[in-house]
Amino acid sequence: MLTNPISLLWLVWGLTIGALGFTKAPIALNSHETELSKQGIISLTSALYGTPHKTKRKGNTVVAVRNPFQLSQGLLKRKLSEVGKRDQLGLGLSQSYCDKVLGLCVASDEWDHVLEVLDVMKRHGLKQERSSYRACLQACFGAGNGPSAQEILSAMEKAGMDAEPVDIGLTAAAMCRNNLSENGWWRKALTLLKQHSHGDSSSSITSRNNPIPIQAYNAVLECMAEERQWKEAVRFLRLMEKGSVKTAKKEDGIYPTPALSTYRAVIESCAGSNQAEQAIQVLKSMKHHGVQPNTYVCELVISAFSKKMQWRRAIQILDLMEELDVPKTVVTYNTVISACARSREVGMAKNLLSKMKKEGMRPDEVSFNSVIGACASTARWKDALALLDQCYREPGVTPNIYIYTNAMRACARGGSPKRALSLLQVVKDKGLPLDSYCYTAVIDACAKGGMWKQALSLLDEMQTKAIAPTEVTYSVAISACGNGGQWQKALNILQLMRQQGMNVNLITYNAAITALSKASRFHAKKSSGVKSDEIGSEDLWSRALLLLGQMKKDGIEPDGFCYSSAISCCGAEGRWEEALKLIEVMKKGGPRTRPNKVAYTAAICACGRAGEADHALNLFQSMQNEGLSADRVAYNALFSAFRVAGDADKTYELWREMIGKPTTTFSQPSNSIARAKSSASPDIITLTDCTATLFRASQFKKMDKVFAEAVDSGIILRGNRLDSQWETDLSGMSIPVASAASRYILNQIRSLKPKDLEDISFITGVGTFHRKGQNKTGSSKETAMSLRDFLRSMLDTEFQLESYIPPRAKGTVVIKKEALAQWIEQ
DNA sequence: TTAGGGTTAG
Repeated sequence: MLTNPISLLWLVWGLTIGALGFTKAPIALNSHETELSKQGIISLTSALYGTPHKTKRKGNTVVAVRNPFQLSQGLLKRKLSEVGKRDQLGLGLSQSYCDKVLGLCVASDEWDHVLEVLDVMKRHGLKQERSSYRACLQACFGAGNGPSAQEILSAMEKAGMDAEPVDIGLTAAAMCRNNLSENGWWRKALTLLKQHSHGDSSSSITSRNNPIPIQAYNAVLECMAEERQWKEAVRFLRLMEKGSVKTAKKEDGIYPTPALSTYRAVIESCAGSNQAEQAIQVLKSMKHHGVQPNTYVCELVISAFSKKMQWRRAIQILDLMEELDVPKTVVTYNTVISACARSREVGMAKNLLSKMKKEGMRPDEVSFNSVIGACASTARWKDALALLDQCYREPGVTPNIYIYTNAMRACARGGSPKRALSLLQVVKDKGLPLDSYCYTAVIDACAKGGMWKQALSLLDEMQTKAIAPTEVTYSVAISACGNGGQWQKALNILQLMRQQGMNVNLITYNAAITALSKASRFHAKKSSGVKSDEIGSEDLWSRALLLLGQMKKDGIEPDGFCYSSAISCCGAEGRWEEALKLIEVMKKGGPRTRPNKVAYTAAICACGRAGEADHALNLFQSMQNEGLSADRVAYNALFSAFRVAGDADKTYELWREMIGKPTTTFSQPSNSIARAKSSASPDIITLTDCTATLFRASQFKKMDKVFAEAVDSGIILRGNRLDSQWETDLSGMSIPVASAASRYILNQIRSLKPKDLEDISFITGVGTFHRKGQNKTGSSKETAMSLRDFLRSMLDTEFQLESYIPPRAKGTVVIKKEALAQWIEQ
């Protein structure tokens, strides 16, 4: 190219121009200023010379924000050199070309270059025409440079040139683009539009036939949607609707007719602000203003209802679409299915699957995934797997990783870790892309199924496959360790997360603290009967406290779950004082932290176990003083505390308080009645602890009274099927209750014919028959009887009881006759 | 424009 003499010439001139500093504003500004000010351009140079405007405030610091519309510097340079070249060569320059370059300079805030181009234009006899301003505004819009557009508009006015509706529109739209980097710009654009729409600007030449283009209004409405200003959006839409009709009065202003996109923006802002009802209002009003709604705006309304868990309303939109003659698509149905799925309406979601088929639409992977996801959240793994099976048969549907992951989640929640694992194998066999989501689902399945080793090996497997575990993955892995009693491993994972610079959030901390509390409970059980200093103390309570401290350092306020778990940790290890302290800390916290019934009860347990019945009682009372009525569990915790302390008097009083009889220690007899009837009726555990304490204090009369009153207060013992070997626990407290509960059963059994026995098999297990250390309760209505009578009847019927257990119940009740007899003689 | 996650205390 350089062989071309013109090119050579250009090279020389270009260098000369460069040397003169064409890019660095060498032109004497002053000489231009007077001339430029006449042309109305000078205000731009002085106002905007070097002032940055695309900044955002973040706290106290101003951060520069990248403008997504920013023009490329290369383009500007090329255009500028083209102008320079033609100028130097004496070639002609058209007005439109110069306008364009001028626009680029203005839009890039290259004010030096503006002056240069103007200078060139002047030499070529070109002026700033309306087209120059228009080009500048267009370029500003393209570059998202609202401030410069604003300046150009006012320069236009200063130059005595009326801004046309298009110019106003371009300026407003350019200003709205600035909204991306700095919120609130739309307000300025709105003001500008309103000014000109209502004709309060003298320079405005908007008319009913020539309004400001609708796109400018849409731009403002879109900004409102982005900033969730739904009220403003609806208000402005109504203003537009009023001012756009032919019959509009002068004070209504001049507005363009709202378009589909206008309504879309308003519906979007309502939907985004969770204003589903408003969105439907706007949707319904469209036809009145001659705009036919499309599928998408209807889907927006559906998703708004979906977010609000209003699945019925979402379905109603389907009918409305029919009414409004809006075509439905697979996506429409998927949106509604997803609404039902979110609300856990599995049945309805399934119905919609078949409904869409009837209407000639084929469900796709998204449709199936939503329904399977709903099955997962409701732990319906059988349904999930049936749907997965359906996917295989469905034409055009191939189960993808989403679908498999949700199926695994369903298995996890349905307590079927093995099925989840085999699904993972299927995913591997099919060569689908494994990711953190599906691993998390399977690890979660292992966690819930008590398979901590498997969970950890899956975590390793992820590493070998270079799939990075997320905080959620680690969180379920911590739970897996916690459920398996592996508190140390749980804490190791927590540490690993920190080493990796990961976020440790409330849920993760909760899982870790829960791991500690589970381990401490396990530990306490194992060493029950052994004094705590005789066994190697694990100090789990102090680790729980450390974690609470760490949370605060991380700026996370522990919630009730964290604290209650920590308190339970303290309680299991005899640290009742620490438990009390934690309650005090909770009181100082926020609404999610302040102690609730559970926390108080955990603390009552902690004190109770340590024999600190007075503190337990104090907690019980201060809980109620704070407006938290004691429920059955709280009562039972206090009964247990009194049992440990051997306080038969307080036990009996508490009993009377609970069933609504007047007491001396416990106040509010009138309230207590209501309370006893509603939330705090005694159950078999209450009865067990209460009578055991009385029994040990040899207060047999009170004991019989309690039994009688238990019947009066309508204790119903809920039932469990007898499904394996049961054995009566004759030690300690269980016997008195076994007596009362079982008498009814024994009578039943005696009076029954063999064919009826299967029906009563479910009531033969009674809470006091212990199975593998777990308490199971039986179902029967109590009848009061004397303890002695009961025990005798038990001795008498021992053999019968054993032989009458129906085969289906697969169990026998073994009553140790010698132990019973020994106990009666006491 | 429609689809995927976790903790849960007495």
